[in-house]
Amino acid sequence: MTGPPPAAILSRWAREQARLKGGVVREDTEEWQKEPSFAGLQRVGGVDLSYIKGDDSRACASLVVLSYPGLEVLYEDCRMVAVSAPYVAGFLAFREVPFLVEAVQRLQQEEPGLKPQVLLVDGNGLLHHRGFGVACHLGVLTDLPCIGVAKNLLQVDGLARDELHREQIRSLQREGDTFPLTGTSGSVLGMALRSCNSSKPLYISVGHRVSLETAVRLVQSCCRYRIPEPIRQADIRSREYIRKQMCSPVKVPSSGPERAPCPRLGKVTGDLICFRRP
DNA sequence: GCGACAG
DNA sequence: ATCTTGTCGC
Ligand SMILES: [Mg+2]
Repeated sequence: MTGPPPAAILSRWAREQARLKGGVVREDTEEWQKEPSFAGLQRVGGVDLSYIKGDDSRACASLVVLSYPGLEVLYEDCRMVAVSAPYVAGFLAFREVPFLVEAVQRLQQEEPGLKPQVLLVDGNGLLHHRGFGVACHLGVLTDLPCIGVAKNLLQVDGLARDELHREQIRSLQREGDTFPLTGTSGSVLGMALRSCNSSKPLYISVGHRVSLETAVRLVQSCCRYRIPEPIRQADIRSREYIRKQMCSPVKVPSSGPERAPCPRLGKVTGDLICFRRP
């Protein structure tokens, strides 16, 4: 899995996105979504993957479920996974979504009572080159309501990180302030949101089974800090999982060819060793 | 043709 | 995404 995918693969992926896009529901479908304070909403999920610096094959996928409105962690699932696709802007889902679907299925299997009523996804939904970002992709594959939450603007359909955009950002004065992200086509693809007094906005878009207005309102209500708590917890916990793994004692086989799990360590045999950052 | 480009 | 501790500021 080295280098960019051939054009034939990207073409196949784009066709897959076009096919699945038909399943996206961009309206509210749940009763709690219509309530002023989301009465009836009890569990909000967050997903994310963390990667290892020099390792392009392993990552930690995490799914957390938080109580609502308390935002306390009710469930955590962190798992090392073998990444098979490189990151390509516009095709993030083909890198991350398989592991997220697995995590949702594990949750369904092991703790069905904790299944989240909505999932906040680290990335975009409709705010995407072909209108089918990772939040739509995960939503359609799991049929769970999903919201796309991006930390940076994906430049698509005329949207750019230009001076006009920076000026619009400056116009967001108070927490909760927003401005629409309108594509050349004239349709609103998403919303920039000022969360928790951060001058850097979040980019919210519809994933599945939720309206843009509800998506913005819910994300806003899940923010203790700039990043909404479900995604922040998934991010923190997946990163921590990797860190602990790298620092945990490892048994090196004393028999067979002498080989160090980490090249930097040089020759190692026998006893327990402990990995540390370089 | 060139540059931009979620994580 | 990742490399990175403490530190300056509200
Ligand atoms: Mg992330």
